[in-house]
Amino acid sequence: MQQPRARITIRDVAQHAGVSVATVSKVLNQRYGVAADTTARVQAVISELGYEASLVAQSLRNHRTNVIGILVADLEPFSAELLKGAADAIRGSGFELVVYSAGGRPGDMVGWERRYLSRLSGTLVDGAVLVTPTVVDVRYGAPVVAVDPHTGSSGFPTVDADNLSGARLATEHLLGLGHRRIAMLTGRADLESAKQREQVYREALAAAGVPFDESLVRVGGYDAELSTRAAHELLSGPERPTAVFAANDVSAIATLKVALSLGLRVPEDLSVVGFDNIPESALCTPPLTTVNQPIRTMGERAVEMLIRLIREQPVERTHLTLATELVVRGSTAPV
Amino acid sequence: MQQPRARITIRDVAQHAGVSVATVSKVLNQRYGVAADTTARVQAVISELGYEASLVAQSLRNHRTNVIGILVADLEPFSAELLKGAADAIRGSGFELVVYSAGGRPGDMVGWERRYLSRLSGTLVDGAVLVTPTVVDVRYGAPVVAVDPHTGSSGFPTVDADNLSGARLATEHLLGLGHRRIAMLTGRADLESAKQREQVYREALAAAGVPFDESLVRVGGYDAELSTRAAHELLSGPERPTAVFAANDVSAIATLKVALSLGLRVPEDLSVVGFDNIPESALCTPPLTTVNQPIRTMGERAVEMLIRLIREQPVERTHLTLATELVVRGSTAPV
DNA sequence: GTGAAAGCGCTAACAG
DNA sequence: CTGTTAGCGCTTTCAC
Repeated sequence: MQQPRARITIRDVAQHAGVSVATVSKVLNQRYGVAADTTARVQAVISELGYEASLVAQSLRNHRTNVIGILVADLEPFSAELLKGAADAIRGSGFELVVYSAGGRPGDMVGWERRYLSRLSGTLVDGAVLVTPTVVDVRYGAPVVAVDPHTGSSGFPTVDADNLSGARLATEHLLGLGHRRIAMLTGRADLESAKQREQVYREALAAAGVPFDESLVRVGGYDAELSTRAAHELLSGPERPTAVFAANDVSAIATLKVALSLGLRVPEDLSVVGFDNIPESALCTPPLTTVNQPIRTMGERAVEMLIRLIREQPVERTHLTLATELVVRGSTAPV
Repeated sequence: MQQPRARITIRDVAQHAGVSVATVSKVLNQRYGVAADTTARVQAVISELGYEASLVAQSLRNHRTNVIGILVADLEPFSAELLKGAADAIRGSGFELVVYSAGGRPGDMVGWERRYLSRLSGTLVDGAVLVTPTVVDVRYGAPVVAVDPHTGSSGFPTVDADNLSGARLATEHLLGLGHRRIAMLTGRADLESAKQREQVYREALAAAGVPFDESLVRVGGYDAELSTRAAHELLSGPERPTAVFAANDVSAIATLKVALSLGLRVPEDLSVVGFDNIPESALCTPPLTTVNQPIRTMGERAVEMLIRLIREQPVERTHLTLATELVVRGSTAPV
C-alpha cells in the first residue's frame, strides 16, 4: 500500500517521459505530429503512473466536456427516480453524467438553479437538466431543459406530466367513492405542477356540487416535514375529512403516518390519494392509491432533448407533456 | 427574453465596477482590506449581472471545494437508493454533492473508479464515496470511502452489509420450504459481496445434505440482461430447479419475467429469492421475497465517515458492516 | 517532430 | 486600500 500522494499531473508524465507537457497533451488528444516512438514512450509512462487528465483543468480550457449536468435541489424519491431515466438516456450516447445537488431543504434556497447553472455552465457541463426549478428567467450560453418547472411555457424547453388529468382522476376517484369532505395537502406554491393539481381539485369539487371548505386545504410543500404538521392539524380537528388528496406521494405517505399515530385506520377511517407513484408509494402500509407520473421517462426524454440541443440538432417538440394515470391500491375505500 | 450569452466572468464584474479582478475576488471571499463603498459597488454589479464564480476555476485554484463526490458506474436502483442516504447525510453539513456516473454497462468499463477518482480528486471534490468499486489498490490524496467494494479489507475505509448472514437466511428459507433443486444466479465475480453470497449458498446446501449440481449455478452479474439469458437457460431445461436464489433483486426480477414468459407460475411452480430489497422488489408481481440490505443507511454512513475523514476527525470504525434481514413476500412457497 | 508561451477563471502574495 | 503578478493543470498556436 502506497502513501497518499498528491495528484499526478501532466507535468509528472512529461518529466518521466523526458518530453514537454505540450507533447504529452498531443498524445493524450491524439493529435498529429508526434513521432511513433515518442507516443509509445509517453503512453507507457501514462499507464505506469496511472495518469488521468484533470476534468477540471480540461474543462477550463476546452469548452466541450461531453458531460451533462442534472441539477437538483435535493436527492429525494422523485429526483432519484428521474436520475434512473436520465441514466437510461445517457447510456451509449458518449456523454457522462454529473448530478449536482445542494444539501438543503428546498425552501431554504430559492434560486438555487440559477446559482448552480452559473457555476457550472460554460465549464464542466455542456448543458443541463433542471429539476423542478422555480427561477427560469435568465438564458445562459449552455442549453437547458427544465423538468416540471415553475411555468409550463417558460423560455426553456420543458418536460412535464399531465397534472390536470392526473389531479382530476384522483379527485373524481375520491368523489366516486362517496367522499364529500375531501381535504387537500397542496404542493410548492412556486411550481406550476402544484398550482394545477390544486386548481383541478377545487374545480372537480365544485363540479360535483360539494360545498367548499377552505379549512380543508393546507400547504404540504411536497415536503415530508411540512406535510406531517399540516396533516396533523387536518386530522386532529373535530370535523376531520374522510379523505385526503395529497399533492405528491411524500405528502401522502406523511399523512398515512400521521393517521396511524392518531389511531385512524386507512382506508376504513380515512382515504388517501397521492401523486407521483414513486416506488415508496407501493411499499407503505397500506400501499398508496396514487397518480402515476412516468418519472423515469421524463428523465429520459429530458436528457434526449438536451443532447439534441447540445448537438444543435432540431428538436421537434420543445414542450413535452407525458400522460398520467390513476393507480388504485389500498389506501382508498368507499366512505 | 435575452439572447444566449457567454458566461459572465470575474473580469466582466471588475470592468463594470471599475476595479481590478483581485478586488472583486476579495469581495467574493469576504477578505479584509476593501473599502466599504468599493465592496458595495462591486456587490451591486455582481447582483446586477447575476454573477456566480465558476466552480471549475475556483477548484483549480483552491484545494478545498466543500463538495463531496459520489462515484458510480451507473445509476440503477441500488445506487439511486444509496444517493438518497447520501443526501440525508449531506443535509446541513455545509457540503454539496456531486454524483458522477459514466454512461455505461459496468462490464464494459473495468477500472472506472480509478479513472474517475483521478479525474476528480485534488480538484472539484474534497473526497469521494466509491460505489461497488473493483480496483482499489491506489491511494490518492483525497479521502475515499468504498461501499460494497472488491474486498472487505482493502486499504480504503468501507461500508457494506452482512452478506454472509443474508445469503444464509435466503438459502435456508428456501431449504426450509422443502426445496432441494435450488439454482443460483451469481453476481459480479469481481465483487466481494457476490463471492460471499455464492459461497454461503454452497455451504448451506452442503450443510443440508443437498447433492450439489453445478449446472444450477449461473452468472447473473447483478445485471438485468445477463440474468435474463442465464435464467432462460436455467428454466427452459428439462430438469429445471424449483427455486432460484438470485444474487440481487435486479437478477431476481429478471428471473420473474423469464418465468412468466415461460408460462411458469411464481411461487407455485418456482420460488424466487432476491437480495437488496430495492423498492422495485416490492412492486413486481408477485412481490419479491428478498434480503433487506439497508442501502440508504449505507449511503448515509459512508458520507458521514467521509466527512469525518475530510475534516481529519477521528473515525472509530473504518469498516462498517450493517445487518441484513429476510423479507418474506410473495415469490416463495413450499415446494 | 517538439517545446516555449499564452491563457481559460480564479485566488493569494506582494507592491505600491 | 488597491492593483500587479504568478500560477493551479491543461490545450493550442507558433516558432524552432
